[in-house]
Order: sequence, then C-alpha cells, then structure tokens
Amino acid sequence: MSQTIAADNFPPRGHEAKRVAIVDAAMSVFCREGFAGANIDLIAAEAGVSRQTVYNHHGDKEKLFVAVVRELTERCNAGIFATLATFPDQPKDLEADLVAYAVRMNRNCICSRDGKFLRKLIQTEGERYPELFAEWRENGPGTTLPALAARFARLAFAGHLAIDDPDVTARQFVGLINAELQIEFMMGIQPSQEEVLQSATNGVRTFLKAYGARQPASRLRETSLA
Amino acid sequence: MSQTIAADNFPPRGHEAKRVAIVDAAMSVFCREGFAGANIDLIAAEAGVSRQTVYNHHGDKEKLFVAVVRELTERCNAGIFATLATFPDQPKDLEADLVAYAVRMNRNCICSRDGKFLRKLIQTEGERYPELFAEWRENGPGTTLPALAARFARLAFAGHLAIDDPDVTARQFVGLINAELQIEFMMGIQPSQEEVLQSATNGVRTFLKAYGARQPASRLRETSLA
DNA sequence: AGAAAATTAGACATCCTTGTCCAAATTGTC
DNA sequence: GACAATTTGGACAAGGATGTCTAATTTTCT
Repeated sequence: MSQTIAADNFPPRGHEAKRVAIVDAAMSVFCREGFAGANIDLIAAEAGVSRQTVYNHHGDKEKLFVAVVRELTERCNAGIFATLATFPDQPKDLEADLVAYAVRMNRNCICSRDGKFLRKLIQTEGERYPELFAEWRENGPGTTLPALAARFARLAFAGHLAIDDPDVTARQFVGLINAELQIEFMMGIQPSQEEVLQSATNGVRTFLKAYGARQPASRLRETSLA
Repeated sequence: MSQTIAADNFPPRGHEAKRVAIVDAAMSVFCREGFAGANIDLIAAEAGVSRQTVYNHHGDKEKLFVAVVRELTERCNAGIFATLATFPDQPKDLEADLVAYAVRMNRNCICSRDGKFLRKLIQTEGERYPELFAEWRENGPGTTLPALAARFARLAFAGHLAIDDPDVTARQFVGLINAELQIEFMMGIQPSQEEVLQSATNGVRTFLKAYGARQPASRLRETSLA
C-alpha cells in the first residue's frame, strides 16, 4: 500500500549501505579496542557517519556490539561452508589435495579479516556474553567440525584413510595445519601466505603419516571384492 | 646505615604482601575486563586495599599493567621450565610417559590460572603493547619450543622416534595435545581434568602413529652395533 | 518539484574514571 | 612507649564517554 513491491525490507532502503558501513567500522574498532575501549565517536568517524546516525540505526553500544557479532558469525560460517564444499572427496593426489584444502580453509575462514575479527571478539568478550557466543559455538565449530568429520569418514570409507574416530580426526587435522600459526593467532597477527602454506604442508604430511591408508588405497574397495 | 642488613630490598619490607595482593587482583580484573574496562577502584577492593595504596605502589594504571604482565610471564616461564625438566628422556612406556608429560604441561602451564591469564592478556592487549609481548614471545615460546624440540631430538637419537625437523615436531606435538581444547582456550574456559587427559591421550596416540619408531626402539642403538 | 525520511552538527546533562591531595588512623620497629 | 612509615577514606579537579535533543540540511522517492 505504501511502497511498490518492497525491494528488500519494508522501512528504509538503499542507505542500508550506511548500516553496513557502521557495522564494519564497529567491527574494526571493537576488535582493536575491546568493548569498553571502543569509542562511538570513533566508530562513527571511521564509518563516515555522524554519531547520531549510529544511534539511529542501532540504539545502543551493546546492541551495536551484538549486531557486529551476529554479522561476523554469519559471514564466517558462510565462508566455512563454502570452503567445506571444496573438500577433496575424490582425491587424485591426497597429500596435495589436502594441503590445498587446508590452505583454502585458513586463507578464507581463519586468517581472513572476518575470521581474525571474530576470533578476537570471542577471545576478548567471550566470557562476558556467554549466550551470544554460545550461538556461535553451536553454529560455528559445533556444526562445521562434524561436517568436516563426515568428509574424513567418507575418505576413510573409500579407503584413503585409516581412522578410528572421525571427530577426533577432524579436530586433530585442524590442530595440525594450524600448529605453526598459534602464536600469530594469539597475537592477532595475520600470518603470511608462506607461513600458512608451510604450516599446512607440514601438518598434512604428519596427518597422513598417522592416518594415511597403508595400501595405495585408490581402489581398495575393489581389491576387497576380488 | 639506615637499616640493619637489608632483608630483601632497601625501602619497605613485610607489606610486600600488599604489592603482591595488588598485582594478583589486577591480574584478575585486567583479564576479566580488559585494560580499558579495568577499574582501579575494583582492583583496590579486590586486593583489600585502598585506592591510594595502589597508586603508592605502582604509580599508574599502565605501569600496573606492565607489572602484571611481567609477573605473569615470569611465573609461566618458570612453570614451563620446571615441567620441561620432567620430560621423559628415558621412557619406559613411551605413550604413557608422553601422555603424562602432556597432561603436566597443560595442567601446570597452559590451563593453570596464570597460564589462562597470560594467554588472555596477550590475546586482548598484545597488539597494543608489542614491545611488552615481544619480550614474552622471546622468553616464552621462543625459548621453550626449541627446548622441547631438543628433547624430541634426543628421543629420536635414542631411537624412540623417527622425526625430520625437531622444531616442527615440537609445534605439532603441542598442537595435537591441545587439539580438543581450542574452543575452551578461545573462550577463556578452564578445561576439566578429563578433557585435558582425553585431548592429551588422543593427541599422543596420533603423534606416535606419525612419529613412532617402527622398531621396538627400546634398544635400537645396541642393535645397530650388533 | 515537493513531500517524507534520514542525516548532520552541535549543545547538553549525566555519569564514570583517573589521578592528586590531605588529615587522620594504623601499623611496625627500636 | 615513641617515632617513622604506610595506609586509609574521602574530597576533589579534570577529562572523557554515553546517550538525548533539536533545528537545519541533505537525500530519496513519487
């Protein structure tokens, strides 16, 4: 009755761009300064917006913070699942394929700007907002790790791996490919491409020493039939 | 000339206890609230001391923060080296000994109160005080990881392990035994004893699948002589 | 062009925090 | 018991931040 066909949402429209700009700026500032240290004036300035506009869009510093976390969680989960879709289910060269996958995972999800921000926010404010991050925990690692575990189970079923517990395997895979990046993660530093590749290569190599099938494995299922 | 023989330092004495109480309280508050969110009044109250006393001992919020980090770094490094001294250089049962060592490492150094606090402080304020944490990085992982690597090299030399690069091995060992505690670490939660043991057990098992010497290894050196 | 909605800049009240000062009380030492 | 050092509580100034309000301006849609 009031508007044409409703492009996206009912009340405002195009200047949704400002909303995003505010959330983006808030991300950056909250992560740099922490919740208490973050300054709304600074966020407004960094978003290229007046302070009042920040209050118009999100009513409150705390509400703004929640919006930031939700947005980050969404983006990161989307990235993780997109990357998970590229898991090598039918590997040609298992080691090379897993390394490439590990690098994608790290680059797109963990070392990305969003990944770094989400990690930092969880680290700094996780204890203060348990319900908020419980949501992340459920939709994040609680969903993606089992999904990764399922991929490993499939590889094992196809005879490429010899594993016991797929969930343990998935967690150890992540632990191994990130083994050399722990300090950077703690300090909030973005590892270089070389570091990511190096850590992934070493990690996958060790992973396969532990879990690689002893047979060439490419057609183990047929062999068992013969 | 002024005092007897000087028990420890020249100016004050016994009420050094208050200094420690203040630093302890400051640790707790800084970690809970972050630097910006930490409140000197709260620190004073938690230390059972008046605010003025806090300012008498350490002149400044920032100086107090530095004192906290130094103290934490010292304590944690002491703990790590003490634990490193218990590394199983002549293992009877390699798997059991490594698991026990991993559990000690985690319990005493990483999941301890001090370890948790230091980790949190590095995570939250590491970017803001690079020089302060550069010191930690050097004396912490920069010193302890090579020391751990040396122990693994020794195990390999004695025929208990088959490894290529001891430094990589050491980092992967740490990554594996902590693989299942990552989320707890990020959230600042203290893992339970069972979780620590579980993660260590699974981690060591995988570690040995990858790096365990193929021979029984207990007397490989003699064998090679024969 | 004209109307409605959103944005802006600035002033403003309020609250909180840091850090200082000081006089009185407490503590510890000889 | 007396003296020196330390601690205490409270008052205090200065600064900074949040969140509100308002009038003017800009943007957007029809």
